[in-house]
Amino acid sequence: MAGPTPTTSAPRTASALFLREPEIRRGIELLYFGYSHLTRSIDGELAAHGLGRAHHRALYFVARSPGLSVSDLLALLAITKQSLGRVLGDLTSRGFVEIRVGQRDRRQRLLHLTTEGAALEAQLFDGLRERLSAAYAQAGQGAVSGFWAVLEALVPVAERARIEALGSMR
Amino acid sequence: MAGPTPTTSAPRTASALFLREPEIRRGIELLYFGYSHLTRSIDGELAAHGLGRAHHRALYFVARSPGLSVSDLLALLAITKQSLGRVLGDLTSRGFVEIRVGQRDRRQRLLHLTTEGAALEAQLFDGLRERLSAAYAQAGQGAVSGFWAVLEALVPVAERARIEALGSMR
DNA sequence: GCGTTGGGCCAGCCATGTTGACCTGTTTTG
DNA sequence: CAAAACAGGTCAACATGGCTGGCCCAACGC
Repeated sequence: MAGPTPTTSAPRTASALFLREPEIRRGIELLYFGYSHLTRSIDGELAAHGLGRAHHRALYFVARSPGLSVSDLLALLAITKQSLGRVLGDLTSRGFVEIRVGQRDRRQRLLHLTTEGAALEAQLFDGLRERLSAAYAQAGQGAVSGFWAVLEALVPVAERARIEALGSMR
Repeated sequence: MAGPTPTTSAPRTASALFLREPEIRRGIELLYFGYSHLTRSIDGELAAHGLGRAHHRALYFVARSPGLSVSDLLALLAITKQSLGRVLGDLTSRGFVEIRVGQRDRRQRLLHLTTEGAALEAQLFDGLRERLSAAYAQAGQGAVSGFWAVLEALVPVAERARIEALGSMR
């Protein structure tokens, strides 16, 4: 459906609606503001531990998929080895993340949260849950599936599998 | 799909549903990946003009609300005067943004796009529109209002007015 | 045994955010 | 009208979190 042609005579298959500028601008703006407010909401807690958002993203995915490898995490975060190295170094030196050598493949470093790491992640997650569940409740149940559907459609098909697999790596 | 109640017989105040961890994690992850992919999609075009994402955000809001003041823009972006100053300096020196002294209040600097600025913004907007309208089409019309509703609910009430006003400043 | 892979690390750079202080005009207000 | 409040600009210094390119080691697979 990529090309719902902005042509005039178009059959108004509703797809025409989706091309109208106001709807696009509204999406861009809400996505920006919604994302900003949610992420900003935990900056304080992070700073209290001397961490930033980059640390949280890593912490989050390690919590989500315990035992994932460094390259798994690199693919999720879409940053360079260097950048991740710094973040991961901070997290391990502060005792939040533990690195174990892979059993099948001893080149791999598998990432796990320590008890303290799990506690921190849970605390940060609580902050996000509070805000997001309030938003879900306010928007209504039907809205949530729409919210997911649009966002998922924004992710290139090639990437979606990685997201689906998140819960079930181990 | 859409996770309609995996619950068995629960009194569906629905609110209980929204508190379940999987739904929250899915929201966090899709919001992160969706936002990331959309914003990354125009990095190339921006870089071709020597600009970054910060420049785009300013350019976007000036396009959206022509004639807005520096402090209006500061409030939208939620950054400091310093940071905005640099970005705005780049945009004006490259001829994308024009600064006019306010008529009612001569302390104000009102921001407008130049012809080149408008052309650039339109080009960048096209990139975003392409992706977002494809996502809207793929998710379906009903999904879009849910997408908006959840995101809007993520924005603190005090901020919502600012967003609603976007189209109609001038 | 050799090429590939997973990972670490160095040095250096860039973009974008921050603070705090201070200055200039302009508007508002007592 | 004088003083205070406001809009905006600017300086210096610093933090975060990206990036490149290169080089290295250990382990795996053929």
